[in-house]
Amino acid sequence: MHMDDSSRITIVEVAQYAGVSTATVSRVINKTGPVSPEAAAKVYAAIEALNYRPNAAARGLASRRTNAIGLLIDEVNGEFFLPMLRGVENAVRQRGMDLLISATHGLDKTSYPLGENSTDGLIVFADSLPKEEILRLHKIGFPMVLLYRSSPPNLSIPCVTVENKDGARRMVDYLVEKRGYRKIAFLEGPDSHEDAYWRKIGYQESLAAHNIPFDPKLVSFGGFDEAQAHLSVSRWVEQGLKAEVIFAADDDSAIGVMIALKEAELRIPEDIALVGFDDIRLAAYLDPPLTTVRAPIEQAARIAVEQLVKVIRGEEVGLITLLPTELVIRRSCGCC
Amino acid sequence: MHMDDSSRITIVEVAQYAGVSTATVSRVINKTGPVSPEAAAKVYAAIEALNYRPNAAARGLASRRTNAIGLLIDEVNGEFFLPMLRGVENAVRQRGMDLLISATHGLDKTSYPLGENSTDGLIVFADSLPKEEILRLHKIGFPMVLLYRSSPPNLSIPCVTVENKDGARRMVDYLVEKRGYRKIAFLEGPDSHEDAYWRKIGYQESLAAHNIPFDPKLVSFGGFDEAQAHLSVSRWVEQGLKAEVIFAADDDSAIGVMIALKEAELRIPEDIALVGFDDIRLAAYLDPPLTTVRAPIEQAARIAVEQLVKVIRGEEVGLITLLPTELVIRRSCGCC
DNA sequence: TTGAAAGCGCTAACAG
DNA sequence: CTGTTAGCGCTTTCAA
Repeated sequence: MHMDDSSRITIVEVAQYAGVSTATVSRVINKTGPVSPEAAAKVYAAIEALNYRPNAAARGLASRRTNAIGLLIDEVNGEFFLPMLRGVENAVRQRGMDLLISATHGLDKTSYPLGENSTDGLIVFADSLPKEEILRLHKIGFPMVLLYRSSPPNLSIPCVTVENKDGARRMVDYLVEKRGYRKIAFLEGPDSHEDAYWRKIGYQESLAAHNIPFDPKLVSFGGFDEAQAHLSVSRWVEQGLKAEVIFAADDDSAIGVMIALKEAELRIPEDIALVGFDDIRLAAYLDPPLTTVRAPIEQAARIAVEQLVKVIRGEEVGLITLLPTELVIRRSCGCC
Repeated sequence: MHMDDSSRITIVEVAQYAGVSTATVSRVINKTGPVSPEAAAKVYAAIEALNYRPNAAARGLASRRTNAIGLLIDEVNGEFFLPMLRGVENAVRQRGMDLLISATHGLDKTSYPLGENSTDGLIVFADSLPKEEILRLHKIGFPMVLLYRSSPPNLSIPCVTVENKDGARRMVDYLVEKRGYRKIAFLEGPDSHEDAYWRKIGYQESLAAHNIPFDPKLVSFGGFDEAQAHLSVSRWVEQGLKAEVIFAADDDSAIGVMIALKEAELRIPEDIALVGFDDIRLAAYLDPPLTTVRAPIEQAARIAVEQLVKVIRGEEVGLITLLPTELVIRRSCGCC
């Protein structure tokens, strides 16, 4: 079945039906420019009667605005994604805009669909876009906001992220000061991901502050990924890792740790404690409930949209938005 | 910062640079109509040199195709959403199309943005769209595929869903035949959701087949929602519900049940068993691991996109795609 | 195999 | 406050 082209009604039909010009209809629809109440009423009636819907493409062409914003991610994966998307979606629709989503899947250069021609602006999540492309877009003045990623030097692209370093630092402080741990293993995230970088720095800073020597043997790759974390921890167990607690750089990898530990018949936290980062929805319901650092993911996403809209409008925005993180103590760290 | 309009290069510049007409450039880009190899080469070179990107809006206006498909959901929520979106996104991008997402948030009539003017077709998830709007879109011949929802009578809109009734039926069969339960409580989903309907029918059919009288007291509202399920089960507990097992109509509500049961200090499965439906990613890691019915959510989403693309192209598609579900036995049902 | 030219439906000056 | 009109950048006949 095909679209029934003959029945498509345009702004012209609406104008005729209402007995006004297309310009007036346009003004009514877009609330741009003055229109008499009577004219407006007639237009609304016509729109209703004809069931008129403006054509987005024509609108975009004529106005050079798409009324859509794009969200660029690497891939649809992980618990992290849900609150992020919820935040973005809510904020976008609150402004009556459309949301385009595209996953770049690593570095697959073969043209990502979103960009300067299909959206008014882009939210670039973490490492979803190579730096060169960010540079290109910035050069042509295309509105962007970076989410969980900082601006390349001297470019001053607004970014919003959370206090990764601080959160990790406080977590390790807690582990050392309140729980008395000294042998703290760290399961780091992907190099390309700035969150991963800062969380590790926070971990190291806390160690240093407590005069605990940094031991590379206590660091392995978690990759912000359940399967990867699982694998790494299984290897650790085989090699007889001697740690009192594992700090997984995100909750997804913490889940992988849990599985690996259970397979090895190690009890959490009796045999080895575990903490994560993010506070995903299910962290509280895991077995045992996961001690973690809460990151305001949804809020960050919402703010990113707000910033982006401002940039699109040409308004000033703060360059860096840093959202606070918060320790959430549950059973997995051995506190209870 | 604003877009730098002056530097925008269009098909005209490309044509000039390549020394051909815009029509030829268009033919090369879209691989429509014959072009000599030399001309094509010149065009490609020009595109490369000028870093040309076609304007989506202009394209859409001229061709009456947007090259985008829309996904309509009620809201971004629940574990269910992630695999669904992953399936849709992968399939969409595999076809080089754009993906638009919009949440309708219940019945908020105030114009949902996606529709016949911004996409080539729509995937309508469950009860995201009121029947009247589906009717309207169908009437104008707009391509649609329904996901987890069947076509209104006589409309023959393709739909893809899973074997809800069969899955629920087999779950209850298992509970009765293998585990020997007779008092099986059911936490049903929202009325508006077809999955909810069929799962309940499956439950009832199995009871009937085993000569177990249907007891309305053993049915409460879970709403496919953790908080709602939590509430309902807490009430049950207060009222002294006497069931051997609770069948939550989806895993999200099963999580709510778990929490409520733990609060009441009832052990799963020793004091009361629990099973769910969907097999979300974390079902295996809950405490205890959740027995459930696996639904191929991601696959269903992928198929929906494939169907939709066919409809858009005017090809024939099967009206109903029913994907099999599968029992996944874990500890929460008392099997081990 | 190619080019000229007519729109696609809408917005935004501009003139009244 | 309102209408006229010139495009927006591209696709697609139609002729050549």
